[in-house]
Amino acid sequence: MRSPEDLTVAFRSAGLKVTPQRQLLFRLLHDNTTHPTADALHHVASELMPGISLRTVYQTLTDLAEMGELQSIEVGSGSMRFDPNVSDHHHAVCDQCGAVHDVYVTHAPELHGLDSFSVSDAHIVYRGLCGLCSATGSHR
Amino acid sequence: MRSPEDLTVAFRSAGLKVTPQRQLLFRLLHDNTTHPTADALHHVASELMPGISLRTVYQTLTDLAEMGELQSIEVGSGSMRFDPNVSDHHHAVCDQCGAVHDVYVTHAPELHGLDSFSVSDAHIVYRGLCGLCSATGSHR
DNA sequence: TGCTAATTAGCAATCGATGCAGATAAGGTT
DNA sequence: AACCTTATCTGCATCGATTGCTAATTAGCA
Repeated sequence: MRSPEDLTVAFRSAGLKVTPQRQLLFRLLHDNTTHPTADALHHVASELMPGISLRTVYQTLTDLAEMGELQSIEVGSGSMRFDPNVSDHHHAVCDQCGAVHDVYVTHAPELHGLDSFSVSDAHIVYRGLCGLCSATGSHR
Repeated sequence: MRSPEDLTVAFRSAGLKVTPQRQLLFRLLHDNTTHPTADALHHVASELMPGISLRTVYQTLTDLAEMGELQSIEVGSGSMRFDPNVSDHHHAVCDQCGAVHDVYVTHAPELHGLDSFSVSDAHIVYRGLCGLCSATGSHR
């Protein structure tokens, strides 16, 4: 995802308005590696801008995703998560603490056992224990 | 997933009862490669047993999944899908018709860019066009 | 400063899934 | 074959995530 400044320009030139709510969300998402849900983002945003609506958070996330600035991912936590890292990567989910990490694979795995399926995208979800959880043996 | 006959024995010896509803679902799921949702399964079951409850379908699917006879997967269609194929495999989803196919990869891809994460499972979701859709150019 | 269209907030509605309770039935026992 | 205990079934309420809708507000250009 681009910087808040770049997004401001991009939104304006797309005919979209740049509101204080959106600027806040641009900042909260920039370089954010926590893969937040809409609700998590709303909680953080609410502390900085009391009264901001969850609906607005959803709307802005949808806008950003449509512009290709965000990737929305599902890792089985029940709710959608948003990732400002739009490079070609995958995810590792800790079964204990639920943390989601970006991971990269050297070679995209080939597809076997299915003829004439043209693949446009492949996404891998790894499950296991993150370093912290396997080290401390902590529970949720 | 094992045969309806084997499941009947397994359920009884687990202290669970074998009802007509469950027997029907055993049959509908055995060798089923359509990766149905609970709702889709309920529709089919309703034609053969009018009045069967969606709640019962969910319950039986949960039981089967807990016994390891079913795998529940999420491929971004909004609802959970159930797969009686419990071998180590992955899935290819057609962006056009929504069909889900089982696929196999030769080598499990290695994980890079993240230290000290112990992987217990990896699941790949391929997206693209299935043979039928890319051949006919049909739309949903 | 004013105008107009986009946006916000708040609430209703939807959708998938689960909790709950009374009626029912499986299946071992007598 | 009748009986009893306990699991199951159905229907409905509930819940969490997300989207639809609308009146009031505001960004941003003329």
